[in-house]
Amino acid sequence: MASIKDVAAEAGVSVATVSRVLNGHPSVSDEARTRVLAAVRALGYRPNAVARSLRTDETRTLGLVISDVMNPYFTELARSVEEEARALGYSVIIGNADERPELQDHHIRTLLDRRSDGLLLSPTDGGSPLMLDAARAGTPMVFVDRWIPGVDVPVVRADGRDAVRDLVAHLHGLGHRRLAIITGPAATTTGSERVAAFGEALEAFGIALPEAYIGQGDFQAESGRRATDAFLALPEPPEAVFAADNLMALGALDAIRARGMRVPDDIALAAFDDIPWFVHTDPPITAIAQPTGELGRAAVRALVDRIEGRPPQSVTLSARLVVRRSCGEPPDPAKEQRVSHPDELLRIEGIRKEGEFSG
Amino acid sequence: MASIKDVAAEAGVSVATVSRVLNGHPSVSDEARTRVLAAVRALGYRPNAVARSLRTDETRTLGLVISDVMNPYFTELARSVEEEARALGYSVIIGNADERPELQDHHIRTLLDRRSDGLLLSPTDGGSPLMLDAARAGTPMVFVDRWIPGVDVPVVRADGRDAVRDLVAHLHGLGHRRLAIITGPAATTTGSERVAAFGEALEAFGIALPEAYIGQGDFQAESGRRATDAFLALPEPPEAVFAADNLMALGALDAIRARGMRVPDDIALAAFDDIPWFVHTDPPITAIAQPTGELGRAAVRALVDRIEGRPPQSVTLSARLVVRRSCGEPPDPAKEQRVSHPDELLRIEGIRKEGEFSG
DNA sequence: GATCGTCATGGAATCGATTACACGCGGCTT
DNA sequence: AAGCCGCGTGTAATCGATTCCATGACGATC
Repeated sequence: MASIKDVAAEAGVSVATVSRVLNGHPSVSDEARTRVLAAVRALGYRPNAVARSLRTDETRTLGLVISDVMNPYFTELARSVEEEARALGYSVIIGNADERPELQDHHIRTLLDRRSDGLLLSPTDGGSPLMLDAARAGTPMVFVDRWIPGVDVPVVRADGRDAVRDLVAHLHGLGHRRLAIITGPAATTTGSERVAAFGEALEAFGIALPEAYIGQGDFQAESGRRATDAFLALPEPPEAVFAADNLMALGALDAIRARGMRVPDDIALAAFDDIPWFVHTDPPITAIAQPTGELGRAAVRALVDRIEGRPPQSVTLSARLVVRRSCGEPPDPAKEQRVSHPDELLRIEGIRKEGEFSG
Repeated sequence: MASIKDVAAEAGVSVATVSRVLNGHPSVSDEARTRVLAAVRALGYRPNAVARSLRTDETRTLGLVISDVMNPYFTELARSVEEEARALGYSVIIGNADERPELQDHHIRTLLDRRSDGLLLSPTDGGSPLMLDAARAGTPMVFVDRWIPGVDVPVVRADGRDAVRDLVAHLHGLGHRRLAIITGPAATTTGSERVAAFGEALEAFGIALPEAYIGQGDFQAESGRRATDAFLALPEPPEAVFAADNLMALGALDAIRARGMRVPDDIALAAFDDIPWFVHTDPPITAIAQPTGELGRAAVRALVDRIEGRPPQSVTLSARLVVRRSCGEPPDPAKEQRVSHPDELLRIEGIRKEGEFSG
């Protein structure tokens, strides 16, 4: 590959001049500029980003470590992150932690070694020493979706509290009283928050949430299946199951089918995280939709703010209930919702940013 | 961040010795080695991968440019690619081309600039000059899933010819005679091959494939919808629709539903690319499953072979028909298939590598 | 005891860029 | 006319690693 020296030789100038032309430095004569550009074209020269990074100490690369790429929610998040990053002149390296802390650490380590300018994390656990050290050492970092309490890192996430309350109201309105939840790992905020919100909502309706109705899952389909099996084996099984993510909902659907039962006739089902497929499942699944695309974009903006020396902002958007048929009694067909792009919800719901209310 | 100089100072040796210790060079005294390792630990030193790459001219990074991350087929491909790459000591940078040639070029360019050691491509089109130049210039490269004829680059893909024949036999057996296909862009091999295979299979059954039964799609859900709408508006609409990828099948399902028709009673539906969700749609969709994970792994192995100076091998695996209910007459329930991990198919079907037969 | 080989080590070049500094030149001010 | 400023340019230092080469110590060999 041609280097800047080759270009300089071809154009009959010094490497400094070539560099100045390439970086738009004003102090270059038109004469030199044209000669350099001609040489660049002639040699098909492209600057070596590795060398540039070494010198400037910036790679214009963002690291994104997500819990599970196969989960459509995170796929969409990754997609929007990449789009926004590209718009701001950054590339994204995606690490798939597969819900495994040691894999998460592996990715954080390589991203750090490769000198990513910043990290976008959705922690699978309570935070490894590696991650906490990096945060303390001043590595630009933003948590997205999940976060770790007590760490001074901006958080971009959706608040599902209201939507969960809406869901419980919906279930209650359909006559369901025995409501169960399949939760994620307690070490993740999304795991614990969703049960908490569910519990509070139930309480508001004077419904108890017995231990037996809390199934421990790990955000993977298989755990949804197991938890649902356990529910159905109970002397008094629940009338409705709320899965804290979409994959566990799929597993739950499997388990219900395996017993020859039908949704929603025999049992109601709802999920956190809406995805395009939920429109086409049998039956279409009622879900809580996050403004995924906007979350990804906001996270990138916060991280880039931090990297480029501007004060980064934590952002909380709100999630929203999308009623379909999996909890019973089809709603008025005119009101039935198709949400291929959950972002459309923003136009309906509006965006709430932290600090706009109380500060 | 501590650099190798700091470590050298802390350990009281030269940077050369530190480097030797870190790279396992034999000619280092135990005394020096322990001192260096102690210093490394004390300072929390991590080698700067950027500097190392500049010097050694290798980044241990692979670029993967895929057509559409939101397509579960490619998501799974990306996942298996990352896994195998990690096992071989490489990181993967994923670029999402979104079926747009100019985006594809953007990603190829940044990957080249960042000096990725090799590229894994699934071209959205017939091949841009940039891509062809890079191939000619000797950039290690492997095509996966889709490829470009006439370019000297190894190809890792699945052959769906037999499976398509099986599908046509299945449809024919169910009494369907008017069969239509929604194809991908003709510029992609997967676009044109699938129609070709379909056409040949029909011919074998003495069935014609009129122009009106070939819907032009672009591998996105929306195009599946449009093509299906056109089919249904025909004076004599098809009895079965075969979508050349999973997203277009979803679109087709939408279009059929929108007309108040039912699958499979009013029209049969099948898709290329099997995904876990197809088990849960209404009805479960008959599909042609590719050994996606194995494709990803084989592609990485071929690319790394090429990078490390071993002769790379083109690989062709075979796809396989998975019958569900979307074409009519439910098959014997005992035979109904659940394919969450299409890789399992390998155990059934076996793997065929090019060259094992004729060479 | 001179010579040689082996081993551990350090000095310095190198990868390809950016950029501080110095220099020469021309024009303007006083 | 001297001095100053600003512009365009080149030389060289620098980023953090790897690695070639030289050196000195030591042991073995003759």
